[in-house]
Amino acid sequence: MVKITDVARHAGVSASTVSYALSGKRPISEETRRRIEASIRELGYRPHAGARALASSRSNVLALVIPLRTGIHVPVVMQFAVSVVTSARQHDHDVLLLTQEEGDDGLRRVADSALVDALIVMDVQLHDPRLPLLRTLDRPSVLIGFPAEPAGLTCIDLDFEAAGRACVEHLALLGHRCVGLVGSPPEVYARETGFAQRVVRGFTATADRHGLASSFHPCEATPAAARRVAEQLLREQPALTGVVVHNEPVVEPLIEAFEQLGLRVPRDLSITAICPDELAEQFRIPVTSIAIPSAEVGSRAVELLMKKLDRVPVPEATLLAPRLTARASSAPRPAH
Amino acid sequence: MVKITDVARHAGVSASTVSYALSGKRPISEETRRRIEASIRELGYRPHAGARALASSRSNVLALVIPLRTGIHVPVVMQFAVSVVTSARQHDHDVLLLTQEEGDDGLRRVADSALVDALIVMDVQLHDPRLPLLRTLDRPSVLIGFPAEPAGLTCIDLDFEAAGRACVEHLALLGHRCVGLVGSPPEVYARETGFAQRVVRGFTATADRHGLASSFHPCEATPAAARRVAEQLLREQPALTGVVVHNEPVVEPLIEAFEQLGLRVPRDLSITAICPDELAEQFRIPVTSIAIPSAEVGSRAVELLMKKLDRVPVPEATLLAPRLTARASSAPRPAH
DNA sequence: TTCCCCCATCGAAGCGCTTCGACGGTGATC
DNA sequence: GATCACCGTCGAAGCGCTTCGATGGGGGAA
Repeated sequence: MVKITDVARHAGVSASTVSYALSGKRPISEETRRRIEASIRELGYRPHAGARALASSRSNVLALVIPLRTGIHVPVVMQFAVSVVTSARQHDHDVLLLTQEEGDDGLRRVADSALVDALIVMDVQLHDPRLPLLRTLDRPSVLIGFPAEPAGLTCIDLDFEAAGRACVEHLALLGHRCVGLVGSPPEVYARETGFAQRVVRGFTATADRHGLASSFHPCEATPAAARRVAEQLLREQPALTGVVVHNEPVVEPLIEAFEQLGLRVPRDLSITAICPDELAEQFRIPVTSIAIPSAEVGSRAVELLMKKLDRVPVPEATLLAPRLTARASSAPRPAH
Repeated sequence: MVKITDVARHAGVSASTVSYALSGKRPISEETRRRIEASIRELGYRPHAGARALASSRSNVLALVIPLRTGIHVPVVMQFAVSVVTSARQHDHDVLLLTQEEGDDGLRRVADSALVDALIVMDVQLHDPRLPLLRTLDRPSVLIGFPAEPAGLTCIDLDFEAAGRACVEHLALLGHRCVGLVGSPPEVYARETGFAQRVVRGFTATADRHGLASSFHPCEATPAAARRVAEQLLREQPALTGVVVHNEPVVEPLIEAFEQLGLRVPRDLSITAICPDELAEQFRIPVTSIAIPSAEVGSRAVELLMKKLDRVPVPEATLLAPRLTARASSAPRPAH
């Protein structure tokens, strides 16, 4: 293994000079820097991560806690993770993957052992049991999603309430008067996952405000469940002409089901989804949707964390504004 | 921060004794060990990861390189990652997440900086550009998937060739004489991903051996593509009664398409898939399938790596035998 | 010319842990 | 009763890096 003293000797300087050249924490003359850089390249030097962490009390590693819960859409989680890794690398950090298996202990372990400098926690619940721990931990953290009581924490997410609102407003603008929301699987609401409930709130409040008839149905992530919900919706609201879907795997089956029940999309029925853009585009009928900006959430989360590590104050709440893209699945209300 | 000397003082022993009590590398009397453990708990001591890595030249971190390629089924990758993390924790290791963005440099960086002790590389291609690097790296690695030339590397995967074989044999046993393979998206074959090609080989060879008429069609992961392939299959092979699908998102649309073309599953047409069990079970018609044992591949990969770290010799190739579960989608060939 | 200051660099200390060799005490062996 | 071996513990060195204070030399101001 080639170490910093080897580089120093090769470049004819002291080890500390090499260190300063690398970190930029003290000025180094142009010429010396160039010599050092040449030596580093020539010898293939890489600073020893452990030694560096020990001496600087910075590991340059972030923890990413990913959810294993059922009912969440895995590709979105993955996109998000990838975006975190990419952004972290741009800030010269690596990412340690943590699952919930260990529970609080896992977080405490990596934080207390100085394995990581900071944490990103995904899939936060309204009354998340990890919150007290995160508040007391001496390492900064950023939550993806909002708990019921976010004070003292840094949170970021798509503004799901605004997303629910935007869907309804889109439909209202098209003249629809009777709308339904097909939601995530029941267990997602049962465990009080903030984002799912916020969509419901935004949806319902906005429908009320516009004087629309509305209803809400959780839905398992299977085609069979989609069919059942479709039938139920039409039974309960025969005048239904607009549907909002917040459940990725169910969008296509739902459209199928409605068409088999004799409704054409978008002629008789308009569909709006909250789902990743790539997905919305590749359905048989491209679906009007609010994107889930996983990549942006990921990189923003990392940036927040970097600021916190630099002791730069950051806002406690960051809500990303929803962006609705109109596609083929929504149209003006049919003149009955 | 509480350090090992604090624990030592509190327990009335020397720091090295605490270290040995923790690592078990030298015998410590029962009573001393108990006192030390009590002190550790009382003080809330956690060894500093960096210091430990520096002194022991072991970071207890594994790198997991995940693919970002298109056409792969994300939930499988995720399951696999989770299984790696879980198994790694059972061996007292953590997992660092790496994407391909950095290419070889990323691997070299984490290996040379001693950030990780070993690497797990997913989604290996037949002529993977990373292979030379992995061979020269002084850290052990395990590949998920087999390159064309696996000598000198440790590889593990489901035996996809046997999986293709097993599907055909299942259909042959049921009396089918004309079978088709609906494969992964074309780009997967274009980049010479080993596992996809192996399925084709197993499928084709076995069909030939049994004297079955057979054909193979790559297929994009969209319902529309599924429909096109279904029509094409029936056009080319009007006598078709058995289909093998190696493309998760397309299974359900394909069944829909066949039924719309007037074929009932399994009465007129038997379907066999290579996909995760949970998926196979939740289709409208539960599908006979060969499971993708992501969890087992993950934990076995970690175990191989641990052995290599302990300098225990391991086999170069580990092929997991396929396990076929018969479900409602396959039945004896209809008496025409 | 003299003094001062600042820039670039050096040397040493120390980060918290592991590990090696050493050592005292106990029990078994003759 | 002396010897030996071994068990349990200690002290010190060292892992590779960062960082702090110190230092020398060059340039500008007076």
